Amino acid sequence: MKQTDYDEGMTDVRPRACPIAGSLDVIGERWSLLVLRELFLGVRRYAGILANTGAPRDVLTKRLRSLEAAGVLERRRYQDRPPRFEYHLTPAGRELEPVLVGLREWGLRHLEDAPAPPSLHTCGPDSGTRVVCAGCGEPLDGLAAASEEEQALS
Amino acid sequence: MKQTDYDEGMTDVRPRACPIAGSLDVIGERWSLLVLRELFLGVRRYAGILANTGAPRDVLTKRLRSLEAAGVLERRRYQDRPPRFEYHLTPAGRELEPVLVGLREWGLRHLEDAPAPPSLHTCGPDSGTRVVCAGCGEPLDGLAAASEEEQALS
DNA sequence: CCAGTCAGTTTGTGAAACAAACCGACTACG
DNA sequence: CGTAGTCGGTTTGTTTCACAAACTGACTGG
Repeated sequence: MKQTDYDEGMTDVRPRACPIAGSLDVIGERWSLLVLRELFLGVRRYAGILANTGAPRDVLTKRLRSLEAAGVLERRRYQDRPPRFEYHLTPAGRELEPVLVGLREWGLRHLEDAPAPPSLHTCGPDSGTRVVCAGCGEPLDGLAAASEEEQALS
Repeated sequence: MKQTDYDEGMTDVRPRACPIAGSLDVIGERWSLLVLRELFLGVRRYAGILANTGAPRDVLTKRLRSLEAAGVLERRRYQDRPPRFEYHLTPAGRELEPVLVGLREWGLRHLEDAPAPPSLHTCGPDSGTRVVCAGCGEPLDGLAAASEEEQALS
Protein backbone atom coordinates (compact mmCIF):
# COMPACT_ATOMS: atom_id res chain seq x y z
CA MET A 1 0.00 0.00 0.00
CA LYS A 2 1.05 3.52 -0.86
CA GLN A 3 2.68 5.01 2.22
CA THR A 4 4.47 8.29 2.02
CA ASP A 5 4.80 9.34 -1.58
CA TYR A 6 8.02 11.12 -0.96
CA ASP A 7 9.69 12.47 -4.06
CA GLU A 8 6.65 14.35 -5.11
CA GLY A 9 7.11 18.03 -5.76
CA MET A 10 10.85 17.73 -6.10
CA THR A 11 13.82 17.43 -8.39
CA ASP A 12 12.30 17.44 -11.85
CA VAL A 13 14.36 15.57 -14.37
CA ARG A 14 14.81 17.47 -17.63
CA PRO A 15 17.48 15.65 -19.56
CA ARG A 16 19.39 18.12 -21.69
CA ALA A 17 18.44 17.71 -25.34
CA CYS A 18 21.80 18.11 -26.99
CA PRO A 19 23.70 16.80 -29.97
CA ILE A 20 26.08 14.86 -27.75
CA ALA A 21 23.19 12.87 -26.31
CA GLY A 22 21.79 12.51 -29.82
CA SER A 23 25.02 11.07 -31.14
CA LEU A 24 25.24 8.70 -28.21
CA ASP A 25 21.76 7.41 -28.98
CA VAL A 26 23.12 6.36 -32.35
CA ILE A 27 26.62 5.09 -31.57
CA GLY A 28 26.75 5.00 -27.77
CA GLU A 29 25.73 1.42 -27.14
CA ARG A 30 28.26 -1.19 -26.29
CA TRP A 31 30.22 -2.57 -29.31
CA SER A 32 29.01 0.10 -31.75
CA LEU A 33 32.22 2.10 -31.73
CA LEU A 34 34.32 -1.05 -31.93
CA VAL A 35 32.35 -2.08 -35.00
CA LEU A 36 33.10 1.30 -36.53
CA ARG A 37 36.76 0.95 -35.62
CA GLU A 38 36.89 -2.30 -37.59
CA LEU A 39 35.27 -0.69 -40.60
CA PHE A 40 37.80 2.14 -40.46
CA LEU A 41 40.54 -0.47 -40.34
CA GLY A 42 39.17 -2.15 -43.43
CA VAL A 43 37.47 -5.20 -41.91
CA ARG A 44 34.14 -5.52 -43.67
CA ARG A 45 32.70 -8.97 -43.01
CA TYR A 46 30.65 -10.32 -40.17
CA ALA A 47 33.13 -12.98 -39.12
CA GLY A 48 36.03 -10.53 -39.01
CA ILE A 49 34.17 -7.93 -37.01
CA LEU A 50 32.98 -10.66 -34.68
CA ALA A 51 36.49 -11.94 -34.02
CA ASN A 52 38.16 -8.55 -33.67
CA THR A 53 35.58 -6.99 -31.39
CA GLY A 54 34.64 -10.02 -29.31
CA ALA A 55 30.97 -9.08 -29.37
CA PRO A 56 28.37 -11.84 -28.96
CA ARG A 57 26.92 -12.89 -32.31
CA ASP A 58 23.36 -11.83 -31.68
CA VAL A 59 24.39 -8.48 -30.28
CA LEU A 60 26.67 -7.86 -33.23
CA THR A 61 23.80 -8.54 -35.61
CA LYS A 62 21.59 -6.11 -33.70
CA ARG A 63 24.28 -3.40 -33.73
CA LEU A 64 24.95 -3.79 -37.43
CA ARG A 65 21.24 -3.44 -38.13
CA SER A 66 20.79 -0.36 -35.98
CA LEU A 67 23.91 1.33 -37.33
CA GLU A 68 22.60 0.63 -40.79
CA ALA A 69 19.23 2.10 -39.88
CA ALA A 70 21.00 5.18 -38.55
CA GLY A 71 22.79 5.65 -41.86
CA VAL A 72 26.25 5.14 -40.44
CA LEU A 73 27.02 2.02 -42.40
CA GLU A 74 25.68 0.22 -45.42
CA ARG A 75 25.07 -3.48 -45.92
CA ARG A 76 26.13 -4.67 -49.35
CA ARG A 77 25.53 -8.09 -50.80
CA TYR A 78 28.70 -9.30 -52.46
CA GLN A 79 27.34 -12.67 -53.59
CA ASP A 80 24.04 -14.56 -53.80
CA ARG A 81 23.54 -18.27 -53.24
CA PRO A 82 24.29 -18.21 -50.40
CA PRO A 83 23.71 -14.52 -49.77
CA ARG A 84 26.79 -12.92 -48.25
CA PHE A 85 27.30 -9.36 -47.11
CA GLU A 86 29.88 -6.70 -46.47
CA TYR A 87 29.51 -3.66 -44.30
CA HIS A 88 30.75 -0.29 -45.52
CA LEU A 89 30.92 3.10 -43.89
CA THR A 90 28.67 5.75 -45.35
CA PRO A 91 29.93 9.34 -45.64
CA ALA A 92 28.17 10.07 -42.34
CA GLY A 93 29.94 7.12 -40.78
CA ARG A 94 33.30 8.31 -42.00
CA GLU A 95 32.68 11.61 -40.26
CA LEU A 96 32.81 9.82 -36.94
CA GLU A 97 36.54 9.49 -37.35
CA PRO A 98 37.38 12.39 -35.04
CA VAL A 99 35.56 10.61 -32.25
CA LEU A 100 37.55 7.41 -32.77
CA VAL A 101 40.75 9.38 -33.06
CA GLY A 102 39.93 11.23 -29.85
CA LEU A 103 39.36 7.99 -27.99
CA ARG A 104 42.55 6.53 -29.40
CA GLU A 105 44.60 9.55 -28.40
CA TRP A 106 43.22 9.59 -24.90
CA GLY A 107 43.82 5.90 -24.48
CA LEU A 108 47.41 6.23 -25.65
CA ARG A 109 48.00 9.07 -23.28
CA HIS A 110 46.30 7.73 -20.18
CA LEU A 111 46.33 3.96 -20.36
CA GLU A 112 49.58 2.05 -20.00
CA ASP A 113 48.94 -0.56 -22.64
CA ALA A 114 49.58 0.60 -26.15
CA PRO A 115 49.46 -2.08 -28.84
CA ALA A 116 47.97 0.74 -30.93
CA PRO A 117 46.39 0.02 -34.30
CA PRO A 118 48.14 1.78 -37.17
CA SER A 119 48.07 5.54 -37.29
CA LEU A 120 48.82 7.03 -40.65
CA HIS A 121 50.18 10.48 -40.29
CA THR A 122 53.81 10.82 -39.19
CA CYS A 123 55.59 14.13 -39.26
CA GLY A 124 58.34 12.96 -36.95
CA PRO A 125 57.92 11.91 -33.33
CA ASP A 126 54.25 11.46 -32.44
CA SER A 127 53.06 14.82 -31.24
CA GLY A 128 49.43 13.91 -30.75
CA THR A 129 46.39 15.73 -32.07
CA ARG A 130 44.41 18.86 -31.50
CA VAL A 131 40.86 19.87 -32.31
CA VAL A 132 40.84 23.14 -34.17
CA CYS A 133 38.31 25.40 -35.82
CA ALA A 134 38.00 24.43 -39.47
CA GLY A 135 37.66 28.09 -40.38
CA CYS A 136 40.63 29.74 -38.73
CA GLY A 137 42.62 26.79 -37.41
CA GLU A 138 42.62 28.15 -33.91
CA PRO A 139 42.58 25.58 -31.09
CA LEU A 140 39.14 24.86 -29.73
CA ASP A 141 39.26 24.46 -25.99
CA GLY A 142 35.64 25.24 -25.61
CA LEU A 143 32.79 23.06 -24.74
CA ALA A 144 32.99 24.59 -21.31
CA ALA A 145 31.62 28.06 -20.97
CA ALA A 146 34.44 29.65 -19.02
CA SER A 147 33.51 27.43 -16.11
CA GLU A 148 37.02 26.74 -14.97
CA GLU A 149 38.01 28.60 -11.91
CA GLU A 150 39.12 25.01 -11.35
CA GLN A 151 42.78 25.02 -10.37
CA ALA A 152 43.09 28.39 -11.98
CA LEU A 153 46.28 28.85 -10.03
CA SER A 154 47.52 25.45 -9.01
CA MET B 1 23.12 -34.27 -23.50
CA LYS B 2 26.08 -33.03 -25.49
CA GLN B 3 25.29 -33.60 -29.12
CA THR B 4 27.42 -32.13 -31.82
CA ASP B 5 29.94 -29.76 -30.33
CA TYR B 6 30.02 -27.68 -33.45
CA ASP B 7 32.03 -24.50 -33.21
CA GLU B 8 35.11 -26.35 -32.17
CA GLY B 9 38.20 -25.71 -34.27
CA MET B 10 36.78 -22.55 -35.76
CA THR B 11 36.62 -18.78 -35.69
CA ASP B 12 38.87 -17.87 -32.77
CA VAL B 13 37.92 -14.66 -31.11
CA ARG B 14 40.92 -12.40 -30.47
CA PRO B 15 39.51 -9.03 -29.51
CA ARG B 16 41.90 -6.34 -30.66
CA ALA B 17 43.74 -4.86 -27.71
CA CYS B 18 43.76 -1.21 -28.63
CA PRO B 19 43.59 2.18 -26.99
CA ILE B 20 40.12 2.79 -28.37
CA ALA B 21 38.80 -0.28 -26.59
CA GLY B 22 40.74 0.76 -23.50
CA SER B 23 39.18 4.18 -23.46
CA LEU B 24 35.74 2.70 -23.95
CA ASP B 25 36.28 0.46 -20.94
CA VAL B 26 36.68 3.63 -18.91
CA ILE B 27 34.10 5.99 -20.40
CA GLY B 28 32.06 3.81 -22.72
CA GLU B 29 29.26 2.77 -20.45
CA ARG B 30 25.89 4.40 -20.66
CA TRP B 31 25.68 7.83 -18.94
CA SER B 32 29.43 8.23 -18.46
CA LEU B 33 29.92 10.68 -21.30
CA LEU B 34 26.82 12.62 -20.31
CA VAL B 35 28.21 12.94 -16.80
CA LEU B 36 31.41 14.32 -18.30
CA ARG B 37 29.42 16.70 -20.48
CA GLU B 38 27.80 18.12 -17.36
CA LEU B 39 31.15 18.58 -15.67
CA PHE B 40 32.45 20.38 -18.74
CA LEU B 41 29.40 22.61 -18.60
CA GLY B 42 30.09 23.46 -14.99
CA VAL B 43 27.48 21.32 -13.23
CA ARG B 44 29.26 19.75 -10.28
CA ARG B 45 26.67 18.35 -7.87
CA TYR B 46 24.84 15.05 -7.77
CA ALA B 47 21.37 16.54 -8.05
CA GLY B 48 22.28 18.67 -11.05
CA ILE B 49 23.96 15.87 -12.93
CA LEU B 50 21.02 13.64 -12.11
CA ALA B 51 18.48 16.09 -13.50
CA ASN B 52 20.42 17.06 -16.62
CA THR B 53 21.39 13.57 -17.69
CA GLY B 54 18.26 11.69 -16.68
CA ALA B 55 20.28 8.76 -15.37
CA PRO B 56 18.76 6.57 -12.64
CA ARG B 57 20.12 7.51 -9.22
CA ASP B 58 21.86 4.24 -8.45
CA VAL B 59 23.44 4.04 -11.87
CA LEU B 60 24.65 7.62 -11.56
CA THR B 61 26.30 6.78 -8.25
CA LYS B 62 28.00 3.78 -9.80
CA ARG B 63 29.26 5.81 -12.77
CA LEU B 64 30.59 8.58 -10.58
CA ARG B 65 32.49 6.03 -8.50
CA SER B 66 33.99 4.26 -11.46
CA LEU B 67 34.96 7.47 -13.21
CA GLU B 68 36.60 8.55 -9.99
CA ALA B 69 38.44 5.24 -9.76
CA ALA B 70 39.62 5.72 -13.34
CA GLY B 71 41.04 9.12 -12.48
CA VAL B 72 38.76 11.03 -14.79
CA LEU B 73 37.01 12.97 -12.07
CA GLU B 74 37.58 13.81 -8.45
CA ARG B 75 35.09 13.80 -5.59
CA ARG B 76 35.56 16.77 -3.30
CA ARG B 77 33.80 17.32 -0.02
CA TYR B 78 32.58 20.88 0.16
CA GLN B 79 30.94 20.58 3.57
CA ASP B 80 30.71 18.17 6.49
CA ARG B 81 27.66 17.53 8.66
CA PRO B 82 26.02 16.43 6.49
CA PRO B 83 28.82 15.46 4.14
CA ARG B 84 28.26 16.94 0.71
CA PHE B 85 30.34 16.52 -2.41
CA GLU B 86 31.21 18.09 -5.70
CA TYR B 87 32.64 16.36 -8.72
CA HIS B 88 35.49 17.94 -10.62
CA LEU B 89 37.29 16.95 -13.79
CA THR B 90 40.90 15.92 -13.37
CA PRO B 91 43.46 16.93 -15.99
CA ALA B 92 42.97 13.50 -17.58
CA GLY B 93 39.24 14.09 -17.63
CA ARG B 94 39.66 17.46 -19.30
CA GLU B 95 41.61 15.77 -22.06
CA LEU B 96 38.47 13.94 -23.08
CA GLU B 97 37.13 17.16 -24.49
CA PRO B 98 38.00 16.30 -28.10
CA VAL B 99 35.78 13.24 -27.81
CA LEU B 100 32.84 15.29 -26.55
CA VAL B 101 33.46 17.91 -29.20
CA GLY B 102 33.58 15.23 -31.87
CA LEU B 103 30.27 13.79 -30.76
CA ARG B 104 28.74 17.24 -30.62
CA GLU B 105 29.94 18.13 -34.10
CA TRP B 106 28.69 14.91 -35.55
CA GLY B 107 25.31 15.30 -33.90
CA LEU B 108 24.95 18.83 -35.19
CA ARG B 109 25.81 17.75 -38.68
CA HIS B 110 23.76 14.57 -38.91
CA LEU B 111 20.84 14.87 -36.52
CA GLU B 112 18.08 17.35 -37.21
CA ASP B 113 17.53 18.51 -33.68
CA ALA B 114 20.00 21.10 -32.52
CA PRO B 115 19.27 22.76 -29.18
CA ALA B 116 23.08 22.74 -28.87
CA PRO B 117 24.79 23.52 -25.60
CA PRO B 118 27.02 26.59 -25.83
CA SER B 119 30.09 26.45 -27.99
CA LEU B 120 32.70 29.01 -27.16
CA HIS B 121 34.84 29.73 -30.13
CA THR B 122 33.35 31.96 -32.82
CA CYS B 123 35.46 33.26 -35.64
CA GLY B 124 32.47 34.11 -37.78
CA PRO B 125 29.95 31.64 -39.18
CA ASP B 126 30.37 28.19 -37.65
CA SER B 127 32.85 26.37 -39.81
CA GLY B 128 33.09 23.21 -37.76
CA THR B 129 36.21 21.50 -36.50
CA ARG B 130 39.11 19.47 -37.73
CA VAL B 131 41.45 17.05 -36.04
CA VAL B 132 45.04 17.98 -36.80
CA CYS B 133 48.49 16.83 -35.85
CA ALA B 134 49.63 18.83 -32.83
CA GLY B 135 53.12 18.92 -34.27
CA CYS B 136 52.66 20.26 -37.77
CA GLY B 137 48.98 21.20 -37.82
CA GLU B 138 48.33 19.05 -40.84
CA PRO B 139 44.88 17.42 -41.07
CA LEU B 140 44.72 13.90 -39.74
CA ASP B 141 42.44 11.81 -41.87
CA GLY B 142 44.06 8.67 -40.82
CA LEU B 143 42.87 5.94 -38.59
CA ALA B 144 42.26 3.96 -41.73
CA ALA B 145 45.30 2.52 -43.40
CA ALA B 146 44.58 3.56 -46.95
CA SER B 147 41.69 1.14 -46.89
CA GLU B 148 39.39 3.32 -48.91
CA GLU B 149 39.15 2.25 -52.47
CA GLU B 150 35.62 2.92 -51.28
CA GLN B 151 34.02 5.40 -53.66
CA ALA B 152 37.50 6.50 -54.68
CA LEU B 153 35.97 8.18 -57.67
CA SER B 154 32.34 8.81 -56.92
C1' DC C 1 6.86 20.34 14.36
C1' DC C 2 6.42 19.77 9.51
C1' DA C 3 8.26 20.45 4.83
C1' DG C 4 11.99 20.31 2.04
C1' DT C 5 16.98 19.46 0.25
C1' DC C 6 20.82 16.63 -0.66
C1' DA C 7 23.20 12.51 -1.64
C1' DG C 8 22.66 8.68 -1.72
C1' DT C 9 20.93 3.12 -0.62
C1' DT C 10 17.48 -0.49 -0.99
C1' DT C 11 14.13 -3.21 -3.33
C1' DG C 12 11.66 -5.37 -6.92
C1' DT C 13 11.00 -6.13 -11.82
C1' DG C 14 11.74 -6.37 -16.67
C1' DA C 15 14.97 -5.92 -20.47
C1' DA C 16 19.23 -6.88 -22.27
C1' DA C 17 23.65 -9.12 -22.61
C1' DC C 18 25.93 -13.26 -22.95
C1' DA C 19 27.52 -18.10 -24.16
C1' DA C 20 26.56 -21.95 -26.55
C1' DA C 21 24.07 -24.61 -29.68
C1' DC C 22 21.87 -24.89 -33.96
C1' DC C 23 20.85 -23.95 -39.03
C1' DG C 24 20.93 -23.54 -44.23
C1' DA C 25 23.42 -22.92 -48.15
C1' DC C 26 27.23 -23.61 -50.03
C1' DT C 27 32.71 -25.28 -51.15
C1' DA C 28 36.72 -28.41 -50.75
C1' DC C 29 38.69 -32.78 -49.61
C1' DG C 30 39.38 -37.43 -50.15
C1' DC D 1 29.16 -39.11 -52.03
C1' DG D 2 29.89 -38.45 -47.39
C1' DT D 3 32.18 -35.69 -44.01
C1' DA D 4 34.30 -31.30 -42.54
C1' DG D 5 34.49 -26.55 -42.76
C1' DT D 6 32.96 -21.55 -43.82
C1' DC D 7 29.76 -17.86 -43.53
C1' DG D 8 26.17 -15.23 -41.57
C1' DG D 9 23.28 -15.52 -38.99
C1' DT D 10 18.93 -17.34 -35.35
C1' DT D 11 17.43 -19.75 -31.16
C1' DT D 12 17.60 -20.96 -26.39
C1' DG D 13 18.57 -20.58 -21.70
C1' DT D 14 20.91 -18.04 -17.95
C1' DT D 15 22.67 -14.17 -15.66
C1' DT D 16 23.49 -9.60 -15.23
C1' DC D 17 22.14 -5.02 -15.40
C1' DA D 18 19.30 -1.03 -15.80
C1' DC D 19 15.48 1.15 -14.18
C1' DA D 20 11.77 3.26 -11.26
C1' DA D 21 10.20 4.04 -6.96
C1' DA D 22 10.52 4.04 -2.21
C1' DC D 23 13.20 4.85 1.66
C1' DT D 24 17.02 6.98 4.78
C1' DG D 25 19.80 10.23 7.55
C1' DA D 26 21.58 14.48 8.40
C1' DC D 27 20.53 18.77 8.12
C1' DT D 28 17.95 23.89 7.13
C1' DG D 29 14.11 27.05 7.27
C1' DG D 30 9.57 28.51 8.68
